[in-house]
Amino acid sequence: MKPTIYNVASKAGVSIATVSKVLNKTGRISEGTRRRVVEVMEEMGYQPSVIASALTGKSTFTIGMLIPDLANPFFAEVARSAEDRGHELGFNLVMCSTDNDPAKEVDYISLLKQKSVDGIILSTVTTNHSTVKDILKLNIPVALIARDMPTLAVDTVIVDDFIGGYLAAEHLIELGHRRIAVIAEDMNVMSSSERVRGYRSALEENGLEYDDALVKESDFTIQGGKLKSGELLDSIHSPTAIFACNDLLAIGAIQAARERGMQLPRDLSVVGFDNTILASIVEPPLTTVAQPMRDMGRHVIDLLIQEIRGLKNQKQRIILVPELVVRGSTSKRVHTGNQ
Amino acid sequence: MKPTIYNVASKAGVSIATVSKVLNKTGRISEGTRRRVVEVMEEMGYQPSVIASALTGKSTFTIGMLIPDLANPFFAEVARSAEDRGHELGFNLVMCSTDNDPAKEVDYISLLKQKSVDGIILSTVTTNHSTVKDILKLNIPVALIARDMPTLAVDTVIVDDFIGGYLAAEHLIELGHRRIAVIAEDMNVMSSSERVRGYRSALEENGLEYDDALVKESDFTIQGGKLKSGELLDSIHSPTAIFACNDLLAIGAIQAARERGMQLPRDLSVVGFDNTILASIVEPPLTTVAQPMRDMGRHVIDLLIQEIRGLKNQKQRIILVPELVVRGSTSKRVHTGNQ
DNA sequence: ATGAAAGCGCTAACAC
DNA sequence: GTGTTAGCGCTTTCAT
Repeated sequence: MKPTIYNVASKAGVSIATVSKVLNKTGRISEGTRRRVVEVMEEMGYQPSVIASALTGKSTFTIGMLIPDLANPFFAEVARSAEDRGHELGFNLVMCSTDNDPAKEVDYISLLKQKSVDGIILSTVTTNHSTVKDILKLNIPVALIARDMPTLAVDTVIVDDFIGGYLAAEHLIELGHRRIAVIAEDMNVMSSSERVRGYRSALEENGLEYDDALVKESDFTIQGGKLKSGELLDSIHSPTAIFACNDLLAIGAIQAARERGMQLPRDLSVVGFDNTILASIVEPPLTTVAQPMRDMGRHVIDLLIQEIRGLKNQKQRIILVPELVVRGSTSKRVHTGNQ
Repeated sequence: MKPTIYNVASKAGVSIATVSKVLNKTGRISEGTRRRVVEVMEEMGYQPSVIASALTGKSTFTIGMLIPDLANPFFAEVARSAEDRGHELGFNLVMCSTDNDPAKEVDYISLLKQKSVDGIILSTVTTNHSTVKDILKLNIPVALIARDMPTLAVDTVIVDDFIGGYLAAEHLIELGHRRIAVIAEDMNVMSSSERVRGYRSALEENGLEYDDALVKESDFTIQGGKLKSGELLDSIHSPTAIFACNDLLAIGAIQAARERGMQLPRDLSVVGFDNTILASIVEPPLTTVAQPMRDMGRHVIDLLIQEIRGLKNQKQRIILVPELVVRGSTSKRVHTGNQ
């Protein structure tokens, strides 16, 4: 049987209150008894029960993390980093993949509540903010990662998606491209629409016309990217460059081009977003807008834990700046004379 | 304030015992009161506290999962699948990335114990089995994933690594290769040594000599694979094919070959292991030995939860059969006449 | 069919 | 400095 505080107390010849005090370093206990109690604890291999402690109103030292998909390289990386930072600070993470399904989100949150997690990290796409509001209403600490809800007072860590989109488009424009398509994820999600807005802004600043026909929406899979890119490439005025709103979509674009016998980057330039491990591995290596995934994971945890500890009155929004990583999937536009 | 069982009880005009009974569907309660209690629970948005329930000896419905690295595509995929299956059965997963560091393992396990997780899934490389033994001694359910300890009575889900290595080598031999190198992970780990053993067995069955100089050990990173492959390719009798013990290493091999101006698969055939998403994305697409990651994740959870529920007296070892997926990184050996 | 009460392991007044 | 004790929210005999 696992030893309890009672076992330790009786073996050390003190009361459980004393043991509790040495455990939490609260109250005053003489150095002598402290040492003896510690000794006994080690002897017995005593480990306090977080469960029991939590029941008296203390922390559970666990955080719930809701992300679309743990197997997605971007989120896996962010999660790993968050896990590391949490561990440093004594917190464990419960991972919940929602597939962007509101029902799953609600379900997971309900479970996490029942388990009295100390806080929740959220990367949700719900258009209505009810999920987040519900959590806030319950007064449980939340932090958003990679997803913005500017109208809500909630800790947030994101990348400046507008700038990201801008950088991508600007890079392509500088390379001489004029027909630049974009494959977006769900445009109802801010991070996605912001990227497109940045793209559009770069276009306009450079005197290029924004063309709706060049903007496609897709789910966030390679397949989706391939499909939509295919449509673009098969259209009358096919683009000479594609800005895909994440690396997966960009890889889909590359595959679609390949299937059509195109040479990259000669016949088509492709820019991705995220800079996941995939970007460095595809052929050609993907030019992409890098999100600092490790930093992001670290920051959310720090924000959330500050919140949990009540060290903060003010909500904070950390907006990181993305960086363009130029690799081999983009190059100067080749003038074919057909436009 | 979150409603408790007391609030529900008083509002429904019954005792907490009654509420508890409708909650757990135990004992006998009249349909009338049952309905009324349920009604009140919904009205108040009551959710039982898992913490409190756990303190009375019931489950916490959470499982700890120790893997080397959550950001590694193989483990991310397995974890995702395990998470899904766990969720179906009402369990949450706490993810712990150990980096194969025994100290971290011990640390995480200690934390998980304090939190009274219902069981632990382990993918450890510790040579001495003390970690596992410790857990078993504490009588907490464990299951091994992707790592074998045949001498221990513990639930396990693995792929037949021997066959995997055999398939890889056999494929290359059939393509006419005779100098086939192998890049292994830590040979102290069974999964790794088994793959090499399978490779060796295929060699010998086909009358090829096993050459120690063609076997390199590496950490499990792209960099490592690249480095070791480089050494092989730069050696006097450089191989015409490389079997890398995981996709990351294989990608390193591809990169090393590229750097040396080699054409794949013409100048070098490469076989990987795992069939992660990376394998389908590199260029050329990687021929690889596929591990059924989704099935594996699902199976460990099922094994572990059966164990948790005490539905099983007998430990079980599920050994899945890997499959060779042939893609573009392997081809017939080109006879250059130099051997 | 329902309730009273003990107890799970711990924390936090409060008393001595 | 140290101990007593009342909870925390729930489960579970055991009466009734």
